[in-house]
Amino acid sequence: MIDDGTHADPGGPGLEPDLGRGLLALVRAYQEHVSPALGDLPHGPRGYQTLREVGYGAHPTQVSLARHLGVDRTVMTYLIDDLVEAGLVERRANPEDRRQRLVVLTARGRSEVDALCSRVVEAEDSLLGALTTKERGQLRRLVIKAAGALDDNR
Amino acid sequence: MIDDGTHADPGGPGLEPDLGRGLLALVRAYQEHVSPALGDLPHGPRGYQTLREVGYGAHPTQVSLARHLGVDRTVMTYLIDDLVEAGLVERRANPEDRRQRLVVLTARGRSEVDALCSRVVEAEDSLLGALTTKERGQLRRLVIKAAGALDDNR
DNA sequence: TATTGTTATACTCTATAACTATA
DNA sequence: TATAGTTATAGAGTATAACAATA
Repeated sequence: MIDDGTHADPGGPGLEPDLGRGLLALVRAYQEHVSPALGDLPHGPRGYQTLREVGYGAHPTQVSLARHLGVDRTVMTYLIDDLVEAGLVERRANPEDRRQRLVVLTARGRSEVDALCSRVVEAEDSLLGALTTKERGQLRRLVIKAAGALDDNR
Repeated sequence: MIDDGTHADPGGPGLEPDLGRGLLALVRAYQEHVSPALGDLPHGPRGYQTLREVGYGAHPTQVSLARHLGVDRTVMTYLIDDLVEAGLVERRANPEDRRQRLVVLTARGRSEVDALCSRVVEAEDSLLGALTTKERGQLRRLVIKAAGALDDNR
C-alpha cells in the first residue's frame, strides 16, 4: 500500500532541516579537503589530531589520548605505532607509573604539526567557502563549544 | 631526538582550535544520541535520512538518493532493500525510463518518518545541550548552509 | 582487583569491479 | 557508449576479547 503524498511538503522542504545529514556531509567533505593538505601523514586527520594533542594538550598517555579523540585504546596503539615509524613521536616510559607510555613529539614532529596547522586551517576555510568570514568564526566557535561539553561526559 | 617542548602552549591551548576533531566528535555523539530514538529503523540515521528524502525530497531514484546522501549507489541498494523489507518504502518502475526505480513511501513509511522527526529533533537538542536555544538555531543554520553548498559541487 | 598497553579477531560501513537491462 | 541497478568482493576504521605487566 502506497501513500499518495498529498500531505507532503507542507509549505516547502517539509519537516525540519536535517542537522544529521548536514553534519555527516561536512565530515565527509572535511576528509576530502583536508587529507590532501596532510600529505603522507599516517592516518590523515586522525594522525593530525593526535599530533596536536601530543604536542599541545594535557593528555600524554595512550589511554587519555584515545579518550580525547573518542576512540578505543586499541586504536591508539596502531596510531602511535605508525607515528613512531614516521619519526614524528616517541614512546617514553613513565617512571611514576610503569604501565603507562608517555607519548612525546620529536623535534621533527613538532615542526611538522606546526607547519601542517596553517595548511589545515586553509583547507578548512575552503571547505566553508559558502560562509562569510564571520559565519566561519561562529561555526568554529559553536562546534568547539558543543563538542567540548561532550568530552566532559566521559 | 626529542623536542623539549619549551615553545609549546604560546598562551593557552596552542594552535587554532581543531574544527575537525569537533566535527568528528559531534557526529559520533549524534549517532549515540539519535540512534536510540530511531528504535529498530534499519540503518539508523542513514535510514532516517533516506526516508526523509524519499518522502519530501525531489530525488526519487536510487542514484539521486545516493548522491544526496553522499554515498555510492551500491550502498543505496542495500539501504532500500532493508527499508522495503521493513515495509516503509516500495520500488516502482518508472515508465519513462525503465532502468530506474522510483522509490516511494508506503503509508506506514510516511507516518513513521513524521513520528520519528520530532523525536530526532528532541535528541538533537539534547546533543546540543551545552548551547543556548539561540546558538542551537545558529549552528543548525550554519551547518545546513555550509553542507548545502557542498551538494552543488557534485 | 583494576588499569595500561598489545595482539588477534570480528564487525560495520563504504567503495570497486563485473554484470544485466535499458537508453 | 553511457546510465541504473544488482551482486560479489575488498578495504578502512573501529570495537571486543584475551593476555602480560604493573598498580
